[in-house]
Parts: sequence; structure tokens; C-alpha cells
Amino acid sequence: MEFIKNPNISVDCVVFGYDPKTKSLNLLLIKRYLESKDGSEVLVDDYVLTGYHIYEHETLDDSATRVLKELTGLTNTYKKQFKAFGDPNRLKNEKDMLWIDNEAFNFRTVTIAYYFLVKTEDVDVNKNKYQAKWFPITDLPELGFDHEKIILEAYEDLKVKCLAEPIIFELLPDKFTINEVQDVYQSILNIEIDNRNFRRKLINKKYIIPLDEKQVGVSKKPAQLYMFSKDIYEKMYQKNYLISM
Amino acid sequence: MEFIKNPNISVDCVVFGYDPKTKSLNLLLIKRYLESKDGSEVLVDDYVLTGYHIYEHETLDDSATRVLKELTGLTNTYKKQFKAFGDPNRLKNEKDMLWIDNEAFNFRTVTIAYYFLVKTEDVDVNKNKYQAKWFPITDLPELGFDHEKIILEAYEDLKVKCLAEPIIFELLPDKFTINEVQDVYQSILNIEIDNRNFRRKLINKKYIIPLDEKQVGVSKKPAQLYMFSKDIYEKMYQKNYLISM
DNA sequence: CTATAAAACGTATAATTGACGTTTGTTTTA
DNA sequence: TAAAACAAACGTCAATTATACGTTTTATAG
Repeated sequence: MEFIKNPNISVDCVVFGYDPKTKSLNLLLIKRYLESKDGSEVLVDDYVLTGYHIYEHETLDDSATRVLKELTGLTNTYKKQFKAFGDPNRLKNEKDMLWIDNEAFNFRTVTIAYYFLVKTEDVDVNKNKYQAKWFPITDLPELGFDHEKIILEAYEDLKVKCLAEPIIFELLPDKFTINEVQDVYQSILNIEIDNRNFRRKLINKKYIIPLDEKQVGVSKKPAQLYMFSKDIYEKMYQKNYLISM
Repeated sequence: MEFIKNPNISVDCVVFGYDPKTKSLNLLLIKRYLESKDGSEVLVDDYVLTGYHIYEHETLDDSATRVLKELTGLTNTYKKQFKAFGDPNRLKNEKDMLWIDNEAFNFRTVTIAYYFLVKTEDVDVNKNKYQAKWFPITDLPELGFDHEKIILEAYEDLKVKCLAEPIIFELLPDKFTINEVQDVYQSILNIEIDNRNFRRKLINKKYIIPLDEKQVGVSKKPAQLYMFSKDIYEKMYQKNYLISM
């Protein structure tokens, strides 16, 4: 048996955003753009994650950060490397074979997959060279390669992670209402939460700071605005492993 | 800028075991064996994780499973891919430069790291071609490459994971006592647990089955033996995401 | 048959959760 | 300008779970 030769290494970025208007967890995807068999570039009728090869002197993390910046302009976002995908057949589904020159299939392609949590409002989807678009996680378009699998694994990881750590605030504006936070949890976890209990629990957290501000431009009683203090969270909750099982 | 050329892809395996006698979480490491500058093989005076290149038609998971089997003979163990390491300088520390031909440094080496939980009793450390040895996680030897970093990240992941899922039983014999389970938690998390509360909590789990057996060969009141039912666990606890934060 | 020590059981209290009713405050509309 | 509408915000109680201990049981060693 032989070792894999000339493998390709890339990063792929699953970008999560939250849209308060539709109350949906969204994914930023781009139109697929491939080299066809005759050497010209073709736009394939499906969507993919943004990803790219890694530069010679670049760390994996830096590479992912760069790809995200090119796509969104953002630099200081929540980022997590969640899994590497490298099955020998991961790019060999029938549909993809039509587009890519078979030569490419002689080389293993391993991708280190990251997910990002961004504030949708911070992203101008038209400010990049891609045809980027937000899609609700509940209504994804046709996806290229094995990117649906990658997305679903990122989503599973996010579900677990957002219950363990207050990363949910990465998806919201700096100032938010309690109900907005509840909506995000409900959208991500696909569950119903009792508002009164949720409210009490969240307000009691030391790291949730009430501001001297209320919502403006709403046609009902305006809600109190809060902010999340990462500082306080990190000082108070520094890893104490307590049994719960 | 150039993309990385001819990268090396491998898997590395962090093997955790638990020793009931010393009540310590252990790691299975091997003596390092390298090609020196003149082409001969040298035994370096430090330890490393077992790892290996990936074969041409092998998935990442299969590759890790193969490496573990070569090392321990075991095939049905708990396995988790927890992180990829691929910094451009990850193999370039001074000590390693002495041993490896500099040529090797022209190529990026990305490793997909897995950790395994095994039952120490099932492993015969001398049944492989390596000089494998168990080390307490609290007293690791000098480690080659960036393997200390890899181990520490695996350990962090294990701590979180063992609180979220009952993977701890992967480290224990099929038949165990309540106190043994407590000892494992204490060793992994480095905490003290109240035995009376822990006992009550664990016994109340539906997936902890009391057996018609007691400890033998102990010079005190022999403890009741229990088993873990993965079946029952999986049937009862299928992912329901409940808010706790 | 008694001392020993771990195993196993028990109890009282505090904290958290879950389910649900009520009040408050702002905007709209009648 | 008062009332209706409605989300925001607060409150209550029972059930569950966590925490902190004290007590009893039981097999073995001497």
C-alpha cells in the first residue's frame, strides 16, 4: 500500500448568522465556480462553503481567518475549528465528476473545517467577489461536494456548544433584548422556551448587564436593552468542572 | 504567495487509559525513533504519540483505527477526532532540528489528532514493535515535536466530554463498583466528589445496572458490581437540547 | 467475637427548575 | 382622551435536584 501523494489541504468556513426579522439561523454560502474540462471557468448551479488552500507560511487558524475576511470583511469573530474531512471519496460524487477534470481526483483533498458566528448586520454580502447569499439553515439550497455533511456537523457542534458556553451573543448586536436572546436559542435548537423562566434565568446571570436604554421604533412597550460582558463571564466562570453527568 | 506544496498528512493518537491501582489517568506513549542525518535510525531520548501517514485509499478514521490496532491490538474502542494541527512551525523546535534532516522541514506536516479511551487491562504494551509505556497524565515524560500541546488539548476535550456523556465507562472494566467510577472522575477532573451524593446519583441512572455479583479478593466488605448499558443510555437520552446555559 | 474500614443508606436544607397567573407600560384606535 | 391591544416584566408555588453531612451495615482480619 502507498501513502497518499500530493494531498491538497484547505480550510472550509461555515459562517453562521442570525436574522432577527425572520428569526432564523442563517448560513452564508457562495455560488460555485469551477474549472471545466476545457479549462474555462463555469458557474455551477449550486452553492458551496467558502474555502481555500493554505498558504505556505500560514497557520490553519490564520488561513480560516483570511478566508472569512475575504468573504465578509470581518476579523474579530467567534471561530472554531470543529473537524477535518478527508475521506478519499469526499469529492467523488457523480454530479461533481461532471465538472471537475478527473485528474483532480487522483489527489486526496483534506479540508480543515471551521465555523464562525457573525453578526449579520456587520456583513455586506455584495462587498466581495463571490456571489454570497444567506440561507436559512432550515432551507438550504443544493450544495456541492460534501458541504452539506460539513454544514450538518458544524450545526450539531454549535447546538452542543451554545448550551455549554454563552457564544450565542456573537450572533446578536451588542445591545439586545432578553426576548431576542430567547429567539436565537429557539432558532438554533429548534425548541420552545418558556419566556418567563428564560427571562429570570438570563437576568440573574452576572454577565448580562442592563443598559440605560430601551428599544426605539417599536409599536408596543419598548423592551429593556442588555449587553453581554465577556470580561465578567471569563472572570467568574473559569473552568470549574462540576459533576452533573 | 504560494500554497503549501507536498504536504504530509498523518494521524496522531492520544491513548487514554485508567489504572485503578494508582487511581491515575494514563497515556500510552512510545519511544521516539527517527532517521538521523546520516540515514540510520536513532532512538531519541523522549516520547511521542503514535501516529502514522495515511494510506491512499484510507479514510481518516480508518487510519486512526489502524494505528491504534497496531499499538494495542484493540479495535472496538471509543475514538474521537478532536483537532487538526498544522502550524508551519509545529515540528521546528530546536531539539527536533538536531535529529531530523532539514529537508523534512520544507514540507508542511498536518496531523489529524484523535483520542481513544481504552481499558488498560486489555492492552499488552509489549505486544507491539514499539517501546510503549503508560505514563500518568500528571507526570508526563519529555515529549517530542508538539505532542505535549496535542495531549493537553485532548485532555481538555476529554474533561468536557466526560461531563456531557457517559464515556467514562470506556476506561473501566465491564464490571465495576460505584467507587471505581468516582475515582475515575476524580482522576480525570482533578476534583473531590462526595461519595454519598455521587453514589445516589449514579445508582439512580437507568443505564447503571446492578449485577448479581460482588467484588472478590478484597479484605473489606466487598462492593456491589455494576455494568453500564449503552443500549439503555442511547434509547433514553437521545439528544434533547434543554436550556441550562 | 471484636475491631476495622469501606460500603451502603438516610436526612435535612438550600438552590434550581418548570409550569403558569398577574401586572405594567407604551402605542394604537375609537 | 379614554379604552383596547399587546408585548414586556414581575410573581407564585410545587417539584426536582443539589449539597452537606450523620448513621448503619457487612465482610474480613486478628
